[in-house]
Amino acid sequence: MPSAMEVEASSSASGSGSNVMNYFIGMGFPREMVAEAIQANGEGSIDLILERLLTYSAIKESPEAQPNVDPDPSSSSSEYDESFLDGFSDSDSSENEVIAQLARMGYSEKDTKLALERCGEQASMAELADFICAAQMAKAFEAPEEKPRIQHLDEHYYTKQTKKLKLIHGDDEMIGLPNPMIGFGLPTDSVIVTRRTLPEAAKGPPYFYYENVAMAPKGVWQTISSFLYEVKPEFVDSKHLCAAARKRGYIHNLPIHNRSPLVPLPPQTISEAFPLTKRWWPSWDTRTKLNCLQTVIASAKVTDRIREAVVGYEGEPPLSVQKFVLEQCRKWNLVWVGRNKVAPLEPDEIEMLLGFPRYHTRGGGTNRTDRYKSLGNSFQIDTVAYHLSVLKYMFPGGINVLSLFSGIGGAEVALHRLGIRLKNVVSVEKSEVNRNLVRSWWQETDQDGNLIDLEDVQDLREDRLEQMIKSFGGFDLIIGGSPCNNLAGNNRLHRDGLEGKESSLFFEYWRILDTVKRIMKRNNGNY
DNA sequence: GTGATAATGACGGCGGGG
DNA sequence: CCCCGCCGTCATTATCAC
Repeated sequence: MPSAMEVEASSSASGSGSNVMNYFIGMGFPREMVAEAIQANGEGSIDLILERLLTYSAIKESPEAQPNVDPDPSSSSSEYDESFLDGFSDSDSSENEVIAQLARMGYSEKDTKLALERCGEQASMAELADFICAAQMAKAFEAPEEKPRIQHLDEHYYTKQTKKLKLIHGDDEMIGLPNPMIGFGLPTDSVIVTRRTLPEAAKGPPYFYYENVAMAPKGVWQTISSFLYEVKPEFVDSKHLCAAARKRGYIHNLPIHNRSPLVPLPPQTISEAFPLTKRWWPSWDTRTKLNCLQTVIASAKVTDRIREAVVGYEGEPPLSVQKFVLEQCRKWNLVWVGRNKVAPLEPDEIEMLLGFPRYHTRGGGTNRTDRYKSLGNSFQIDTVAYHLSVLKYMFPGGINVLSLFSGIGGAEVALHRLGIRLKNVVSVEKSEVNRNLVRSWWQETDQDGNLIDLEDVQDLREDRLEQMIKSFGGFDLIIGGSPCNNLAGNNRLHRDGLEGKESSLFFEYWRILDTVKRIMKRNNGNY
């Protein structure tokens, strides 16, 4: 099943003009400029092309602006740190000037006025342009005269999808897992859910986003859902967005229309992620995706046993040997790195698969064991960012975030990679090493906001929350994944469910969320 | 003390067959 | 409808090397 974007990109890759090219020309960009941008970025990266075109347009119209805009896409895409548009903020322009300038960039007065209405008078040119582009992209995909691309559905599709599993135990409240595990839909799907009705008590402010393992013991997700205002979890396996599986449930009250993925898309297969393994990969190992990245890796004994099992065969080993090797490779996420040689992934490689900057967890007081553990407990950035992407257009000026169980800062990294400005981030994390990692990242990425890190969620009482809310003007997002170790299937000894020693901290997430909701409702937006 | 190493199953979803 | 085999799982802990 081809994705909307793949169809878009591949349907007429040759000839005088591709669909991608016609699409952008239709938006008013000069043909030569579009051709150059596509050549530089490839047809697959719609957003990158758009960014580049906007950069060109802005430079052309205001040549005095921004000598530090980097015209080299290779360096920009590898850093994914700063938006091309960050420099173009002239908030003191009058409305007419804004309309005129955006008109020169090809935007209609109507679209600009709508953007001003939604983003506010003080919004920068970059924010306005961003908003209009998002609207145009959405409109283009919705336009009926275009060949059918994204089919918009409501949540009944979702519940229907899971209903077949509901009756297994005769329990009507049973929460089933969708198959395939794609939540409300993926960036590459042509059929996605764009409408749902949230329970009244679940609606923001603030927005909240809660994460935990999908395969929790029975009843756990029902309990979590009942505390989080009866919002149904969105189950997503990250294997649909990157090269590694990660089955997780996400309960959130975010809008689900106009989501957009991080670009460039990460490697989608093992061989794309690790090209050097292709040479040694046996044809009978048919894996294309890795299993879940966990907190520990295989011992050297395991890889040696596999070497002993396959060494000495000229052609393919017997089926019984293949079965044993494949079983171990799947269990321990091993890759082929030489003749008869398999190996577990390096921490750097896991950082990449999860969407973190290289060396994000390296140094600063960590060791190898720490890195594997922290990474194994983290978000998959592309997956979470896809869900959070709707915040970009709702909060052009940035957001205040309360990040609970922050770990190595997956939430912060996801928001930053989306280009969302982080105004105030209160980050609560037990591990001092992890707090230091997030602090280092914060400084490395030249954040202009304010990072406050705390140690224990249990110390975050109402008075403290009230004080921070008064100071910041409220939280826009409360995000976090509480400890899963008492829920995870890998735990031999203490898989005790939500009441487990660590996993019961879920109730702290709920307490803090509920307290913030109450305070913000009481203050009613006045601070 | 610190960091690396290696051994330690149960549980539930899924699919195929009766 | 049930049964059964297959598959995968954000882990814990004792022990070792230094």
